[in-house]
Amino acid sequence: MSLKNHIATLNERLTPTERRIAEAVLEDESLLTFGNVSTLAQRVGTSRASIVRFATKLGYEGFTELQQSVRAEVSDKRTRPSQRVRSDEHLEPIQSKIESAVHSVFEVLTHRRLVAMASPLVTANNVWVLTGETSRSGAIALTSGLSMIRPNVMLVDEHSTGRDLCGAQKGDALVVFDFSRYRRHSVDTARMLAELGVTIVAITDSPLSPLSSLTENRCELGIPAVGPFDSSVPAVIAAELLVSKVVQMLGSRATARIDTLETFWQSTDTFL
Amino acid sequence: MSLKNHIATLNERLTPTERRIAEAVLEDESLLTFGNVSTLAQRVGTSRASIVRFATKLGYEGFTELQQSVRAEVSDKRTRPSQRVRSDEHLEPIQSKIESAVHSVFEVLTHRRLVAMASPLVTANNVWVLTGETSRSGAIALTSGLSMIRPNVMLVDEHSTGRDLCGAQKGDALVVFDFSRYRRHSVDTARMLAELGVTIVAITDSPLSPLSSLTENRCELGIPAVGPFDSSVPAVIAAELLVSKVVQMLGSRATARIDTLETFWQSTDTFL
DNA sequence: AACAAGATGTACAATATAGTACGTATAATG
DNA sequence: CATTATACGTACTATATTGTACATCTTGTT
Repeated sequence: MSLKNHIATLNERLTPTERRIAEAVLEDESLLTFGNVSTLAQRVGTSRASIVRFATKLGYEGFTELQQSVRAEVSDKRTRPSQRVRSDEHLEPIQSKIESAVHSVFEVLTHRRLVAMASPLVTANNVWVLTGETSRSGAIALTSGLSMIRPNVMLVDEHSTGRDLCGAQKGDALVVFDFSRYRRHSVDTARMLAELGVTIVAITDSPLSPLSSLTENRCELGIPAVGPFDSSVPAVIAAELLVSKVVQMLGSRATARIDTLETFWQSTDTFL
Repeated sequence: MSLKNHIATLNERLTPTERRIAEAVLEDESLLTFGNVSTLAQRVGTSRASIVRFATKLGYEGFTELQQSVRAEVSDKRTRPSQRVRSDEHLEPIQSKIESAVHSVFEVLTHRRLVAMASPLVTANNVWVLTGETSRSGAIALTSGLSMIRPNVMLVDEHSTGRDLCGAQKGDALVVFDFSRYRRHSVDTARMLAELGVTIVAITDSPLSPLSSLTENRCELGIPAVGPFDSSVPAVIAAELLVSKVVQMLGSRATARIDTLETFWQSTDTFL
């Protein structure tokens, strides 16, 4: 039975101070979840003993039990939408895993964060995109999108990193994708470029990723498993959101380039 | 500064147990918000002292201050969702478009259809993957996934189609991605291979697509727009589902190949 | 192999917190 | 007006929790 129900049941049998306590906790449940007897008493303007009596009157053993009950309630609410997927990972069907991962991408990529990650891609002279084999889809989506709205976007291949990157310098930006089992090569390369003064933008899956210590301009995505492999869907969505934010920030410069590209397609008769 | 940032900043300077602590609290933040030193220590399987040291290493006075900081963070999230939505105005329509597109992919790709599309990829001698520039992410996801579970998977580049495809013959399969503005080149190539007796698998966006007439083994996905461009998310999901179905159908042949690949990675020390 | 530095656990001290007993005030009732 | 019951606060006790000092173990280095 929930807290609200307990309070509703007693209702008129509550004493004046108990009623004030009830009002306070209903208005701000963090008084119960995070607070303690003392803080709640102070907030309501009563003694600690009254708080304890309130808890017992609701049917709990004491304040502690009341607190645990409320915490359990809110934990339930918080973990249901996205995170609960992690706990019974293997039983969960692919569909809901992907759908909740998609949802959580949008929770992670707030406007603020997206701007932080997109800004370097607007101002950089060159944009380098680095990825391992397994997260290539996201990198392709980003490279492909960015190329259509600004010049000097280069996808760096693992086997030709040296040749590709030897021109990188301060004023450039590097977007690096890397997940879960972090590629030695990607991490080392990113670290080296960071030392050269290249701005790093990292798309990874955890603050514990070795990439996370390199830059503030990063995001951590939840990556679901599809069969034996990790899904690249979150990375692709992140890439597309990033592109759309860069378009927005570039404004007419981006649209002009798109128009040019369009003319090119027209004249080469690319489409049916 | 948020907890994640603190952890990211330290990152490699964390000791093994501290890393385990970090993983635990990142996975379930209620360990911090509701828990105490003892419960967290028990959960991680370490001593209480290590928890306290972890807190101080992150820059807090002690565990208590760390806990208060995290509590403040989540209170912020809980009380401010309305404000956040407002600043994300630009993202909201994109979010719902993508989410409903994702949902519809699963409606389109029923078990039956997935099997129809996967079967040729199980039996084919060679699998060719063909795509235009704009839908490349899906093709990459498919190629990358398929390569790990079966031999002879080749991504065909537009500029080297002739060279790449000259070995194609009856008994092979071609997966072709093409959306909305259909690429003359992709369509022509697919048509030619179909005449050679290659089985076509088409991932497209409409029954009216010129590819649809070539094969029964196809699906039509709803493609949302993200900014000025079409999203590749549905294509990537389709690719991943296809791969997971092929894995299932190949059975031990797929897993054996994955194991081999794993050994290779181990011995080349690819990952950290 | 010896040593030093760091990491980790144990034990203890200090503090914070909850619960309870008791006393006082207030309101209701005969 | 006296008495009783209820409400409430204060003070105390028991417990829980944190933080720290110290000992042990591990790891890397000369």
